[in-house]
Amino acid sequence: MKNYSRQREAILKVLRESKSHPTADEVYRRVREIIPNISLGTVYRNLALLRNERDIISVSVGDGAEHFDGDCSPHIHLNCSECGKIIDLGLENDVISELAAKSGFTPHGCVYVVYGRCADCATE
Amino acid sequence: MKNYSRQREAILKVLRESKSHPTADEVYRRVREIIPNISLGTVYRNLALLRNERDIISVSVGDGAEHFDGDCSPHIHLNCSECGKIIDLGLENDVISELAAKSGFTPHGCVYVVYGRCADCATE
DNA sequence: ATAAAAACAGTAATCGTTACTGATTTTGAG
DNA sequence: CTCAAAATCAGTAACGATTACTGTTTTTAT
Repeated sequence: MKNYSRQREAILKVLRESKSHPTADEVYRRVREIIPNISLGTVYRNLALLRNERDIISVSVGDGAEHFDGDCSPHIHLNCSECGKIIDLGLENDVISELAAKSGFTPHGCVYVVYGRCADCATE
Repeated sequence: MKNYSRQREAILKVLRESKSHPTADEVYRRVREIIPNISLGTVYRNLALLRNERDIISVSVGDGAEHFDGDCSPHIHLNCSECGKIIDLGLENDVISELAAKSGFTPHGCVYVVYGRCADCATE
């Protein structure tokens, strides 16, 4: 069958333990501390695989690269247009998905991005 | 100063009149019906410019290319994992942005993507 | 223990996007 | 209206994130 490899496990571990939202290349650099000779191709392939399996999600904020996130619970991503940071914001009940479901759509994931200015950058 | 050109106006017009969510290349093809010798570079430059000015928004759904949208009102994008379609869903009051604002973040835009299966693809 | 299936490392190729160049258009002052 | 500075353009080259490919290694299941 499929679904185990030391590499895939390490990639998932890196994402689960990360509080930032690393790009594929950042994941690659971190995983190399565990498996020094892992290949960048392997990282990309497994990120795609894990996303298809819905073990991870990914966000695009328009900076060229995709950002990955090991937290699949519905939450909001605040993206500061000043410093580029991506901040997580919890979500009690997922009104957006509920709305989608009511419209005849069957949701299985979501990404909410709010662009703006973070508190740090507002005070400058 | 800045902010007028026949090309930019045509690009914005195409987006305002489009109900789909075209990629840069699709915008390019449509604008060429108005200005046949417009350059792809010009399309990209103006899309970036219009997005910075917040005249348009863009969505990424993981199919490789950015999708552009001339509708800046807060609304939901339903992305079917079967057929790839992006469907718009209106939003009465933008709870997500309100939440963001409460957390000390100053929002100036948002993109909500819900992944799932559209009604058409569900019945197959 | 072993053969098929899955996954890998390494690298080449792809393709969306950005950057650059010299020519054209737009703007605003006189 | 005229003209020079500023903005924008067309066309193309370069870039960089991602994907595809090849021969080898690991995993799985018998």
